[in-house]
Amino acid sequence: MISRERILEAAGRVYAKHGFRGATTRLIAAEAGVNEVTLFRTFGSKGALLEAVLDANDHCQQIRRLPDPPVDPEAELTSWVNDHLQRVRDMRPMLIHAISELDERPEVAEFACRGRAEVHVLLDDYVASLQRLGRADPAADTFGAVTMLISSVMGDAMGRPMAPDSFPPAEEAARRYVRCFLRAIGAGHSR
Amino acid sequence: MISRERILEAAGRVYAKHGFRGATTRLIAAEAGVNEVTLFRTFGSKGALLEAVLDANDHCQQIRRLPDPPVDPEAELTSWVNDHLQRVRDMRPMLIHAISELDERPEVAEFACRGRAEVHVLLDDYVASLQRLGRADPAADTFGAVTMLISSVMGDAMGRPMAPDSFPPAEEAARRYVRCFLRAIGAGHSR
DNA sequence: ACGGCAAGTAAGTAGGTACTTGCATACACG
DNA sequence: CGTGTATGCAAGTACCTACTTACTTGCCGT
Repeated sequence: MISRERILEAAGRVYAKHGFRGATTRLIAAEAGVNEVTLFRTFGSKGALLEAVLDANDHCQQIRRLPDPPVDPEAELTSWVNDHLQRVRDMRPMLIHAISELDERPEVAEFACRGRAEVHVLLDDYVASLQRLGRADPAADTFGAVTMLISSVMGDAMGRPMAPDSFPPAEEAARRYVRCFLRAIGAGHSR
Repeated sequence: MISRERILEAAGRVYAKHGFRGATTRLIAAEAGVNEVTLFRTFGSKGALLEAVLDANDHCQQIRRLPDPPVDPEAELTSWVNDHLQRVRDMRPMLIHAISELDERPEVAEFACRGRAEVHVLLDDYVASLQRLGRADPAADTFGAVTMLISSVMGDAMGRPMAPDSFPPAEEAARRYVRCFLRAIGAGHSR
């Protein structure tokens, strides 16, 4: 039953390119090099196939953790942000379509939303550790700053392809976001 | 020729809800309370109608300027960010669909991209003024910080409806983003 | 050699899509 | 009155869509 995998992969590619409405069963079958009937025999319907695709692309994304306790915040955060940036860039096309179809296909909501909350608590914990160690301003708006950092990563991954001039060069982006972030939480001078 | 306006408005609503593929000419005509044929007689084709819709919704958005010279950065920026936030929230559905359809309908690119660049130079100029007045750290990464602030506004407007817990309360959001921003550019202590 | 099972092939169903055509209606202006 | 001009209505075209049915092929283990 090798067809199942081929169809899943092909459907993922086609869906990422054209969205649900544009991802016709013909296109998917052709992309998979498989007969259209096989697609229906294996997944039952186009909707079920899409759910399987999102499931497959959801489970395989495990978010990296941050060191506890923090040692070198700038380096650790920069590396982590770079990682996350890459992950979001990879999911970008699928994410965009999932979001734009949220009203009509609510079952994609989990795929579209879940990541953000997890990432948020991860960063919140890290900053709390910094504060506990006296290495970040305890009065800073850490929640706001974390929100901004995450939005910056999302915005970069989503927006750079369409407006590259509005972002720092790709290889500097993570470091610069992190530095601004650290200044915002009063941890700008790492020692 | 009142039909033209009614069709344009209806098409805008339907497109914002369902995207290009989902915005069938039937739906639009029904929403406008107009015969489907009238739609084709007035705009020629569905594609031309969409272009007209984006044009109409593009021209009518004039971006507010920031005071020059700056007097009270936190207040001025907060008010401006609130404004911009509201504007992006209003365009959110249309924007999301435009972005997700960029590959298939490149003619929407301008609608999707133009705003960001303009906003960027606006904020850059404002921060440059602050630096010239000695009220912001001249060594700060202003470009990075501005990018982050804009991404935060976009991220808030786009993401809050799907993940409200990942953002500060709506009425505080602008102020908190601005405060983090000012700290990042070394202008945290406004006097 | 034979049964079972995944897969291909061909054809069809029922409905939706953008878009067209031909004709009837109504209102505005001279 | 007559004459455009905008609109509605009914029908039709050509094509695409998800999905089904019935039959065939090829391979795999026993």
